[in-house]
Amino acid sequence: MSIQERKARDASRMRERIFKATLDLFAKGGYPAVTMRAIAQAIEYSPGTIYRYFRDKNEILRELCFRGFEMLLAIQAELSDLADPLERLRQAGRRYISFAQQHPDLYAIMFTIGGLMKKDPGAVEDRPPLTAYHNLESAVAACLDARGWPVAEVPRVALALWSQWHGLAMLLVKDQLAGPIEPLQACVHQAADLTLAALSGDPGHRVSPLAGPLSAALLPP
Amino acid sequence: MSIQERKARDASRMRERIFKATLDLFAKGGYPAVTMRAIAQAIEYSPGTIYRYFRDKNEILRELCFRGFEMLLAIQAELSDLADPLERLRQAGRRYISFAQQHPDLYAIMFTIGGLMKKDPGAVEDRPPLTAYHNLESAVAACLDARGWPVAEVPRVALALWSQWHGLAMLLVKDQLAGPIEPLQACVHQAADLTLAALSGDPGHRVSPLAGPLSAALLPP
DNA sequence: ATGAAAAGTAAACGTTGTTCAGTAAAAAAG
DNA sequence: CTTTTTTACTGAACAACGTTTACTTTTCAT
Repeated sequence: MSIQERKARDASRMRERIFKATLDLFAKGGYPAVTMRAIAQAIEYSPGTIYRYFRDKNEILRELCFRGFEMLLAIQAELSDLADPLERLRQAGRRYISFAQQHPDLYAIMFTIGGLMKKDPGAVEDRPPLTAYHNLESAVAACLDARGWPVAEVPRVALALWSQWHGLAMLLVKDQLAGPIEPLQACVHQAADLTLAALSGDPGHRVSPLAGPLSAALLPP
Repeated sequence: MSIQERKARDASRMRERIFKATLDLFAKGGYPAVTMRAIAQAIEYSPGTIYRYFRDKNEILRELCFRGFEMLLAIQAELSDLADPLERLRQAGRRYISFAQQHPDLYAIMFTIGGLMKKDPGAVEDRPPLTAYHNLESAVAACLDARGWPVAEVPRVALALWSQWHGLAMLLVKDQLAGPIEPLQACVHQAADLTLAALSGDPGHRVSPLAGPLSAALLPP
């Protein structure tokens, strides 16, 4: 049985090689640079060979998206030592948006492929996108719990927060705020902070963040 | 000078014809159905002819996006007779998301093209995307004004609201909420209502909307 | 060593957006 | 009215894309 094992090992090595090449191309030239022929050239194989390890291009990109969500998971993990659950949520949003800005093409494709949340019957373990969302829900639950609010609100609040972060990220990534919103970075973070403050019941959320303590935290740590 | 006028008229008629064909194809088969050859066949001309009236495909799609923003403007206009500014904002968000759901491919492309907000020096009149955003800012201003809050907050609140609507719309359109959020429609609208209530300073926003008056308005009017 | 199965290649297929030499029609010039 | 020039249009071609397929090479089992 050693021969089959070696073959499986080789195949998975090949998959990894293809995937790494895709990652490189993506990092170097963005989405347009990722073509099957370019990948083939990078791994020094013929284009047709790729189809022996991936059904089609979309499957490679799906893998890439999962990698993106794993990066988001790593970001969430870094925040686990923050004691204050509200501050943890605030930082989560901040990091989330920063991630989108640092990997715009990756972020765009992560939410362009579609259907990444659905758990396919074949996979046993939870997929990264779902895990990331559940982590967010946990953070929200901790926050609501801390102030004695009903946990039944968790799905709504989590969706409210995530959808806004996603909206801001998308608008930033697609360069849609260039015209009317100025200064860009500050407005985006302030909008996120404002909503979080409002949702958390902070009565002072009406006061301009520019005059409050929030102004000191405009730059990500 | 009559001859040049007629030519200009013909040209603009041709542009309109091309654009209408694009619209039809888009409505019938979504974005993948919109190819230069398909447009050419629809208007009964050679593919090359299109390039005499549009620089490239992107310019046609830009036009299509502007048309989409004009639809959004029309939706905003319908809401102008609502007396309560808060209710106006609520309905604006509801309709915005409904629009995205009714024209998913159009909405997706409206925010994929990018740079639609920037006013190019050539155009005198304001472009629809900018107008739509300014309308939103006006609605927010009216709302803040009604409760004596500082108008300096308008940009932040407007961005906070719009980005969430956009985020929800994008997640819906790209079928990204299918797995974890259930029931979908209700959660989306509740998330939007929740954020608006929180931002408006409603102290009762912590109570589940399912028990409040919001549950009666789950279906768009 | 021989035959079967797997891995890899080169070329081709069917798309796509876009360009371009050539042609037909229309306007301007004589 | 004829000639020239400008404009409108066509059909074929180009380059690039994802993917498939017939064929060759390598590898494994008998």
